[in-house]
Amino acid sequence: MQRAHVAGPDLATVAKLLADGTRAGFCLALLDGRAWTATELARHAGVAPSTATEHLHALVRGNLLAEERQGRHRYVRLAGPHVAELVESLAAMAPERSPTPRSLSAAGRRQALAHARTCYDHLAGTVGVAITDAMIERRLLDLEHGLGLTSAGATWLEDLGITVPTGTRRPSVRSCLDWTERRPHLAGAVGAALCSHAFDTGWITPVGSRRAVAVTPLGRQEFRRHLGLSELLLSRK
Amino acid sequence: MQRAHVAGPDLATVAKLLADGTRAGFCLALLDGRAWTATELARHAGVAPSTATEHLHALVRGNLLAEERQGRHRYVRLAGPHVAELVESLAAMAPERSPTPRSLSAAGRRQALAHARTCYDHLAGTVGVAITDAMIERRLLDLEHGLGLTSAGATWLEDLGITVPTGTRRPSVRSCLDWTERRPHLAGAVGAALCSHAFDTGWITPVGSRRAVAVTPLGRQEFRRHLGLSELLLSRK
DNA sequence: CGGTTGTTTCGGCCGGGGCCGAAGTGAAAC
DNA sequence: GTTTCACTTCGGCCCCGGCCGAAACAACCG
Repeated sequence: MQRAHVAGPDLATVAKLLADGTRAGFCLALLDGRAWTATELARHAGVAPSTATEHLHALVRGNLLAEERQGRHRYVRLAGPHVAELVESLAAMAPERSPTPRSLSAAGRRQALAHARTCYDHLAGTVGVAITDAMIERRLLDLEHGLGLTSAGATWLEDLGITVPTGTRRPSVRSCLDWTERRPHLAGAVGAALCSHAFDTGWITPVGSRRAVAVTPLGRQEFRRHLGLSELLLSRK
Repeated sequence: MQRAHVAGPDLATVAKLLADGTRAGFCLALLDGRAWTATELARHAGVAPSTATEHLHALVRGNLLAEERQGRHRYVRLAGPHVAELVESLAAMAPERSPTPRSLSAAGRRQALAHARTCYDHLAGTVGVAITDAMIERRLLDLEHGLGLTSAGATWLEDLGITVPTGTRRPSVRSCLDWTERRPHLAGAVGAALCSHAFDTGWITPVGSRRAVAVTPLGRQEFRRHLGLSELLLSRK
């Protein structure tokens, strides 16, 4: 089909994988970092299981998803943080699909997501952005030369008992554009470590679909103590 | 067409813009940071001008490209660094299209690109990666907490008379995955400033299509003096 | 004012690919 | 064993969208 007398990477085949509403929906759902089964995804996207199978094949073959079979289940997850970043960059440029949710429950779900949610493996939403802002204000993060962790920030993490895996290729601090807030929040290895720490210590807890999260009373207390976040912001209105 | 009972950003429409070989080719060509006319792009991609027009409309409407009319010419360029980053992330995941160039001239062009080229507004290729490595080794850049500029690095830039625009949302230091080397090189505001300084002072000079660049004798001397890069590496074999 | 050239619009062709339902496979449950 | 349930394969439908060429339009040049 291609005239292709131009060398270079073949963007189109990768982009084509995300150029379909159903496949894009799969990836968006998988941004929660969990592994989903084929049927779950099919139901989520509203297509027949057979259709989902074909899409998943394409995504796995294209190295966007990794699969794992367990018995009669086929679990898929994003192939890695680099895929999450790709999906995020696309999402940041994309227009909102349904600005006015039809049902009341959809509106509520949407509001919960906008307040606090996980974005692959770190925190996003109003709360995620507020945490990032507070860390910058307290000089734990540094914006001067791109987003970076200050030595004060390293100490702060240590005091909280958070250890950040080191020596990997993954940048420890990365800025990720928030869909709902349209402002950057903390991602990368530090963002992931902070998020899993918040889960482990019960500062936050999964809500409903599990992608939305809620800040617990303990969490409110601790976020206030360590970052000076206000109760008002943290309690979901 | 869409069942779309799921809210959220509409990835697919953005991805669809890059999911076509011709449109992807346009964006890849525009990665050189220059503005191209519609006919130039059409010829580059090997399609009829009418076809190019339609593609360009789509890309402009999708906010991937910005256009500027001058007389009977229509110039287009990437809409901004964020688009360049998106294209780069896709390119980093994409397989190589033509691993074995047919003609001798194509092979030569490819080799020139692999050696040194611009990537939107900063330097890439063997030389770009070598510069980044040298800056890390000399502690001008710091990998410990993601890629960051050290204070030594800031001084170094100042001594060279390079001023980096500050106060913008753009990260001053960003890591960009090199297609040919498959290793990260320096991007972001600092990468751009360093690149334009190298052009302005005649360290490097455009070659052929203008996306490939060559290191001048002066450049070899200066890169050696300021970064300890070897003559061997800089002189294209 | 015509002639040239860059760009746009339109009609028509045609292939790719997303969708489903029916039927098949294989693991788990009974 | 049989039943159930998750997943897969296949055939067929249909429409989206990329392509071209012909012709219109617009800017620049004599």
